[in-house]
Amino acid sequence: MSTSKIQLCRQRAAVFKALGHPARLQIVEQLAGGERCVCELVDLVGSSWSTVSRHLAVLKTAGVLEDEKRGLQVYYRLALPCVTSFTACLDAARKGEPVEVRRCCG
Amino acid sequence: MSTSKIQLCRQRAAVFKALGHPARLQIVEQLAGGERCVCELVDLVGSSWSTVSRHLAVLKTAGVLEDEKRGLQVYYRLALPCVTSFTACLDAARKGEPVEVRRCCG
DNA sequence: TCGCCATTTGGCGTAATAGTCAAGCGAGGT
DNA sequence: ACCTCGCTTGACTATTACGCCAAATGGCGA
Repeated sequence: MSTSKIQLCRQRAAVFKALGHPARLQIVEQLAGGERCVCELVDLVGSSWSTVSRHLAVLKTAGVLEDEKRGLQVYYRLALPCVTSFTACLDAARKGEPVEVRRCCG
Repeated sequence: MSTSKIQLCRQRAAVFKALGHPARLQIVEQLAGGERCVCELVDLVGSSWSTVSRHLAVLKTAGVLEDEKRGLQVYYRLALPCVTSFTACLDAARKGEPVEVRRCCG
């Protein structure tokens, strides 16, 4: 009952926490356009390999991304496409558009 | 160009980071049903007054909540209703529903 | 088998966050 | 003027997150 509600919030919070970092959002945005291997993402983010790899691990364990090893490279793709429309909604809200206009979610 | 992109991700990340805490998600969920004063939220979350107040401040500075002082009490309300539908989308995804079925966002 | 390539992981220093206690502060009532 | 109520804020400690370097892993070709 109340414990399961907290449990639910914990699971949801894990996703938000994973997304709560600029570099990780950059990665997600990039993957919205299709899967990429780690090397491409390293160029994009501009951090070291280990840092990017850690960011990817965070997103993966939160369930935001899925990975697949093909040959030498590991490819990541977006497992939660709705993140993209949610960020679009946030951008619209920041620009001051009223709620009725930005029917981005639900 | 690239700097503004990072800037944009930073602003978005601030919202996600604010939402990345179980107690704060509980608060948001409660406020989805309408505005509440702090005392009600303290009962709901089960933490101390100062803790709840800090959580509310985090959500407010991120733009997730708005507050209004009326008489002795401060009332908080949800400024980003799309958070609710996004969490619904996350729940659906966790239950394993395919993307096509859960048309929750966008 | 050896070495290279793409990626992950351990360890570490530093920075940010969470939570608590106690003090502060504004609005109203007496 | 004083007190109380509802809430916020300062100061502090403990925990957690970041980012890097260096070392390890695992797949593949020579």
